[in-house]
Amino acid sequence: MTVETLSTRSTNMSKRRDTILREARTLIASEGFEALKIRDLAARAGLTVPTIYNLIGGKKEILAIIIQQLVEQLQIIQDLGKTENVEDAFVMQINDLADLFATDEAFFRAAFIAGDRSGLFEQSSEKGIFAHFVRQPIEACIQATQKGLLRGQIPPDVLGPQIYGCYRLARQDWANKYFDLDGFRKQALTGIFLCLASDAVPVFRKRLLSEVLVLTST
Amino acid sequence: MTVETLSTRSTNMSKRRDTILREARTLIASEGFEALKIRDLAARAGLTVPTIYNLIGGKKEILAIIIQQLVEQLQIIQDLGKTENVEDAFVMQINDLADLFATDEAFFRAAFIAGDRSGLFEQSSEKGIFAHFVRQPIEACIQATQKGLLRGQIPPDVLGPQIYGCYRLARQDWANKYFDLDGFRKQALTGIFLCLASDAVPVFRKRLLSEVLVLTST
DNA sequence: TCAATAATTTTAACAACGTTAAAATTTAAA
DNA sequence: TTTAAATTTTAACGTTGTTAAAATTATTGA
Repeated sequence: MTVETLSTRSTNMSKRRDTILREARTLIASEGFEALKIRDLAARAGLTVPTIYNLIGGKKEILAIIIQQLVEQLQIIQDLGKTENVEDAFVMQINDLADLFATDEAFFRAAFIAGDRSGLFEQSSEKGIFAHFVRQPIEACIQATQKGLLRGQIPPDVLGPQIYGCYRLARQDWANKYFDLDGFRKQALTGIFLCLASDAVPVFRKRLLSEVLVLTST
Repeated sequence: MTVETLSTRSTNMSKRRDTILREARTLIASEGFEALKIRDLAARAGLTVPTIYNLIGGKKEILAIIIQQLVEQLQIIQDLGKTENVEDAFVMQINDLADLFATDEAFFRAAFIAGDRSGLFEQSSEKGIFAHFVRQPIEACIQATQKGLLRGQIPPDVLGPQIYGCYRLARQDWANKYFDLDGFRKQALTGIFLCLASDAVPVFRKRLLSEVLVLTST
């Protein structure tokens, strides 16, 4: 009665692969990064340990795939919202990230820690994840200068990474459970706005500072 | 013939305790944080495994002591140099830290990662390490405002943690091997100067920006 | 349709890890 | 010097990641 007639061996394998990865995510989310034990994972997925090694690989490989999926989700958000207003662009970006993290907070926490721990976010390579994501704040600075919001006295490739750093620090502090997702939002945006203020023309700076005061007063 | 006549039991124990901690530091420094294996440690210290458990405790206890020693070293630096010039105070502070880290780079890297990993630097408690160290940049902001360097439009308890965050991010990126100690210096100071620039009076801001350009051009 | 072959899963085990009970040893006190 | 206390060691337990080899399954050819 089951509709398994067209389940060839390879489709079964890929189904199982998905099951393994899904259960791995659940396990990491529920009990943290260290709780990913291959035997537990096998039991949850209804398989034996060597099957996991055959279908995916060891712990390193499983983590690599999960982190890769994380990066893909981040890239979707990055290419999402573009607004003419500079502050709004950053606010939307941070809010989108917070919303994504909220869908499975424990998992994203663990995944970011694992990513940092495995040196995935290194900054030296030109084609790395860091190099990819730092491009956007640099672009935003260039555009803000063209629009007369920034004075342009600080090179975009100095200010951009600094802004990206504000986001990264807030994300890490959140991942380390130093504060919650709302704290992440406020911390990231406060940092970004202060960075922008350092090179903002007076009227833009005034707007930024009032937003900072709103963020930090509540 | 050995001069062990006055070596009572307790002095022997504390000698051994020191040996264990010293070897633990060496082990962590030479092969990283994960390489601290109790059996290796016992072999290097010329002891057996349960002796370590008796004298100090398990892995958790050993790490706790090592991290506590780290914090003490940091506190010594913090209470070191006080200058009237605000930038110089920060520059000296960061340089002192870089010099300290340079004495045993691998060890300090590992210790900071271990500290973050064990939630030692949490930000909620009033008496925690974070609360202690964030006080200094807040004080510096207050003094800079009194001296007419900062406009005071951004509250010190907003700007101060932001400055401390610049140092923390640079430290973490260095600990994660994203750049070397000179990169740490430049990254930390660039961030701190930009933070200050967001609230600086024009003449001070000009000075800060020129220093940022020097830092980022080389 | 059914044997042969290739791929997959499982049984069973290995080595390394942190940890600890209990025996053996050493030191201090009477 | 004998006795009691503290310390060290022997030996083991339970978990971990990982893997070789056996058993099973699915696909392919006649």
